[in-house]
Amino acid sequence: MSHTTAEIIETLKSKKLRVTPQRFAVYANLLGREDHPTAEQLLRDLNKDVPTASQATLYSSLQALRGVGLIRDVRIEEGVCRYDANVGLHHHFRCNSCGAIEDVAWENFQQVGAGQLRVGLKVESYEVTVRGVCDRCQ
Amino acid sequence: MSHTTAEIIETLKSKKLRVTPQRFAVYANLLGREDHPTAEQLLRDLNKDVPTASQATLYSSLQALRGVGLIRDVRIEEGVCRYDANVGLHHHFRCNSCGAIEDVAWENFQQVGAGQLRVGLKVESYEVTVRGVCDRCQ
DNA sequence: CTTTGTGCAAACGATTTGCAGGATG
DNA sequence: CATCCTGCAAATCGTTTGCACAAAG
Repeated sequence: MSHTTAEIIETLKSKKLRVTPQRFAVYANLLGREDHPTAEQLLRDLNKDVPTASQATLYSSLQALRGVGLIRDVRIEEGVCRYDANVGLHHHFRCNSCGAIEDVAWENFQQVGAGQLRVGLKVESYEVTVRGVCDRCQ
Repeated sequence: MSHTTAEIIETLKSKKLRVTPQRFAVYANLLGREDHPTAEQLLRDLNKDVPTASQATLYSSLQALRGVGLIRDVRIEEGVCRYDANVGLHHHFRCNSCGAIEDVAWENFQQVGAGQLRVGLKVESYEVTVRGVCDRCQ
């Protein structure tokens, strides 16, 4: 799951996105972490690479990346939006104690049937949000 | 599932909430509907009963009701918060076309196992959000 | 009469937008 | 060089808060 600079640039280009230092930094950062940072955390990191980068740039990079499907956003908490470079099928677990959010393998909920809802509803997708206490907090 | 004025007042009192016209109106409104209105919609309705009621009052009523468990909030969409007087266990379905949100019986996802996640996670609750197209929109 | 709620307006915090100058392909 | 991106500041939008007055029990 390691990504070289060249690979990241290639990915961005393949999605027809211009490769700017800001955009590269945001995407590389997201690819390299397992947690699901907020915009605030991402901006702090981005500013280590590009000190002059503004929120507007961060948000526009996130929008561009999301627009081509390279990242998704995770809305588990009130008010804030978190970001995730893992765009494969998976659900989320949020620790009620420390707030950490981790991925849950899709197969663990595979048995959720899509045809079981009331007649007339065409199910296109679903997501399971699990809440509890993680091992570190117990 | 019909609620009389007296019953609603009784419910509020049993939760040690003072019964004000504003609070009553908000709760009665939520009890009487199946959809999941936003604060904006609730305020519009509230102002039909109490024209002088402000947003601050609406939000404080909602907070009070939520605090004693009479309502819950539903966060399915970006930015807005929706409210639901159905506090029993259930999941939600959101139509990707018209945005309507309806309840999904808990049993339809009963088979979602709570002990199936990775070792170390203590699951306390989970919710399933289903997205698709409702019958009216098809 | 004590406590809690209301209503106004101002404050907030996350995200968005307008726009002039700058970088990318 | 045409297009798209950046960065600044100001704007937006849902929700929250401070505070003086009013209502509930």
